[in-house]
Amino acid sequence: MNTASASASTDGSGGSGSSGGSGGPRWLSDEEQRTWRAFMHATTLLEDHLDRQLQRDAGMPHIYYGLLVQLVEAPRRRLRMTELAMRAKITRSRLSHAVARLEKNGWVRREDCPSDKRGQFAVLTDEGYGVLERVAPGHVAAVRQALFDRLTPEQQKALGEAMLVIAEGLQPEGAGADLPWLR
Amino acid sequence: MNTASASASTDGSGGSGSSGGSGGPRWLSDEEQRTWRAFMHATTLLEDHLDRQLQRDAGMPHIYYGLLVQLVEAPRRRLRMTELAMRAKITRSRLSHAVARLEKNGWVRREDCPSDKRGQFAVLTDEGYGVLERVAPGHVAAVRQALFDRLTPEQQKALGEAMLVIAEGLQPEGAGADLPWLR
DNA sequence: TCGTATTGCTTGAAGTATCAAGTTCCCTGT
DNA sequence: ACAGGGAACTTGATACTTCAAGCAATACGA
Repeated sequence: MNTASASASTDGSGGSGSSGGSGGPRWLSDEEQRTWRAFMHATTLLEDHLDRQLQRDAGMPHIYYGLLVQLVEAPRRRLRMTELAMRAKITRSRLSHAVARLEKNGWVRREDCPSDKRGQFAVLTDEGYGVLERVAPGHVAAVRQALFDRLTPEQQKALGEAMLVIAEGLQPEGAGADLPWLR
Repeated sequence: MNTASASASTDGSGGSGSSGGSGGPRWLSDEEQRTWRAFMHATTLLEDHLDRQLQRDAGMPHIYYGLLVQLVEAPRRRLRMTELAMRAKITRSRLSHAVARLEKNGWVRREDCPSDKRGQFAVLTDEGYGVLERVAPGHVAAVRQALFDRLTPEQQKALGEAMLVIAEGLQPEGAGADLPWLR
């Protein structure tokens, strides 16, 4: 059976190549499997690595750090909840919980939107800014060490382009329940 | 401030290039930032996508599926817990919880190791195998659609190579608390 | 054959994620 | 002016992850 990140072992067709009939699933070739596994291993290990790094140095997971980053880049250091969720690629629900936690830390503050009473702004506080300032160098270093220091410029370019294609293929369009932009 | 996945906005140095002194952090260039963001977006979106796909079709998250895959590839469809944890790139603790859940589903069974009384085998049950058989085609299709169908062979090759380098840089060596192979 | 360190795995608590509702407010058409 | 539908955000329950201990068995040196 070929299982997307599993070499053959139980199916009769031998592992790579396409299966028999016209409608059978197109299993991954050996080459594709190696690529896919490398992809998963690298992303898993890297996410874990950065999560631990930030948990240790900043007391928050990688994605929470990403939220602060989005805010610091935004005009007046604030963003509507939905906008922030879109930029960070997470659900509104997740964001609500996350901001609640960041608020408890004093790094973010909520503010009502004057023009839309349903709306909320997430605002980066000075303390939040301070954390970012203190932690960013270490984080950049970690990213650099794990990624950029190991790849040639050509590899970096190729990686960036491939990732862009993948991201675009998975993005927005269509409407849906809670993640319109993920469908 | 450059924040690894944040364009400049608050630091005086202008965003790209290196900072002043000798020991200052080496911020990411604009090009590097684009790469890094594409990387994060793609991996985030893809993980979410596959998680939902498998949650919907198989009632389990992507990583649990990966555990079953490891088992089906192993001789006699069984693996020692530690070995399984290493292959799946997760902690033993996480694996213990995960296997408990898979056991409850009837997809995996635990078995004592005869030669080491501390040891446990995780064994894929027939039902577990059945789930894999039923779900694998859809999962492969999802991976193909998100990744391989969108990239040229050259891009796939480059991606695989870059990911391999990254994964290798983050892997084993040294001893540590719970994740010796992650340090 | 003890004693100690190490290995293999599990547990419980606390943190985070996901899903399905739920609330309030906005917008459109009538 | 108001009904209906949709949008913005939150909430609570359940599932999953992490971290720090913890237990039992093995390995090893004295």
